[in-house]
Amino acid sequence: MTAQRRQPRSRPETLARRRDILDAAVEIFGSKGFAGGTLQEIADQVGMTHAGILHHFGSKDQLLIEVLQHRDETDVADLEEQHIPDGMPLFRHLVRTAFVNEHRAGIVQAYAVLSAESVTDDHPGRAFFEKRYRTLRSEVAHAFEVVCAERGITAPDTIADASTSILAVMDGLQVQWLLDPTAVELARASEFAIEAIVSAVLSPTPSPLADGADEQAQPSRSTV
Amino acid sequence: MTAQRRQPRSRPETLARRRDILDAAVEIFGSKGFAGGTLQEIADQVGMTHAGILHHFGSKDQLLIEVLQHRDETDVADLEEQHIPDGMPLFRHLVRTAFVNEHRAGIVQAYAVLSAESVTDDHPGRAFFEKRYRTLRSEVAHAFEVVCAERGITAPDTIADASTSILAVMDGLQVQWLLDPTAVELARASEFAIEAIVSAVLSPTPSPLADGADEQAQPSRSTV
DNA sequence: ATCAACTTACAATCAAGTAAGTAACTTCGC
DNA sequence: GCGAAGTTACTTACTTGATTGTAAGTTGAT
Repeated sequence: MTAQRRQPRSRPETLARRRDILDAAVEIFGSKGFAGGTLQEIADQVGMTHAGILHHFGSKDQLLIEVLQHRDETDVADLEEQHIPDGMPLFRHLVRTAFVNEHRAGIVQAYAVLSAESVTDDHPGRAFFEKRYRTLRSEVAHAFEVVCAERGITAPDTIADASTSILAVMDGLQVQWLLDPTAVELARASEFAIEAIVSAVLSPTPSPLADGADEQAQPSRSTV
Repeated sequence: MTAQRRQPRSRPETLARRRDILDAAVEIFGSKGFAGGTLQEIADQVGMTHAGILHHFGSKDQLLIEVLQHRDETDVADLEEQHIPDGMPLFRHLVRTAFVNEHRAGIVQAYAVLSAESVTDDHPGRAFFEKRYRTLRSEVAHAFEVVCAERGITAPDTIADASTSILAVMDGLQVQWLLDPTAVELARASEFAIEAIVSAVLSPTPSPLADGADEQAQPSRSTV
């Protein structure tokens, strides 16, 4: 463990170099995964040796952590400018994000690959993604609370399920889209699903699955 | 031209051994990913050397392919017994699958990790997952067509989006659930989301996002 | 005796990380 | 403002260890 007290990262060239490395790492980890990508490949892309990368980041694990933090910071800075929208605008923001993402396959792939990989044993990105989803879920849940309050609706379980589900569809659609972009309309499907889920929270309908035993009789049913 | 050379795969012990290896491989690839898991680890779990595994499967890539095929076959055999349900029962079947999955974290993790990893360059599982999603999407779409036909609804785009979305939520929920099982109610959320999407197809409502002028009018300098 | 199912032994890479050196740039005493 | 001293940003070279795959030999069953 290296002593962390250093003078603040001063040189602007150095910071630029670090950013180059982080960008290259996003690309490599995105296209090969964390376990599959190598420091050599990242180094090649920025024109240095793999030891040079370790000079800047100390280890491959640390590099991944900083990649994730960096991307998160720049995304938040770019898209949300200081404050996150809330209530209905938050949902519109998510839909807009899906449209933007349709033109950013590289970053989408990095998140898709790394988030799923992070559930593996001792993955260095795990803590990041756990926290990320926790934060996102509560932001979406808060938006739901706002719009529900406006309409006098109270349904904590529904809000919790709807919040996770919205994030889940967006992620799941990305994977299918990456596998076959011609078969999946990422943005349109995201919009459809988000609207469906928001509608289900705001104007709950009787479960379409609950009624009439069709040809297949089933033992017991669980209703909401 | 059926090359039925003498006992292609006959010995029962050998088949059992191959199954053991496949089971061990699911566990290792599920917990470490394909790139991160090693033949050595799989070999240890079945009590042989890594060369023994290569004797049976030829290469690591081939092992993965057979793992995926094998799991798919046994899943289909177990759960669907000869014929896939259709129409509304298909959606009920998907919800039931989510409930079952809540008790099969190992297999859920294997699919979640490997499907996302398969979008990486030259991944040996890519063809499998492309085909799998294509098949699943068209099965779900067909179920939608059946229930829509019963009700005189026609909406091809909506059906396409809804079909991908249903598979997407299920997958996305699994990732979040694997990351934090205490924060996500996998089965309940899956049921909620599937019902929401089915409802949206059967009784489309005006988009809750479309109208403007909520309390939070956002500044017009929005970046698109 | 033959063949399948292994094992041991080895080949060939390849990866992450370390150590030590070097050139350029900063800092600072004066 | 200038040279020494230190620091930074690397490189080269190496260590350590792992990993897939191959080849050849061994054993037990048919």
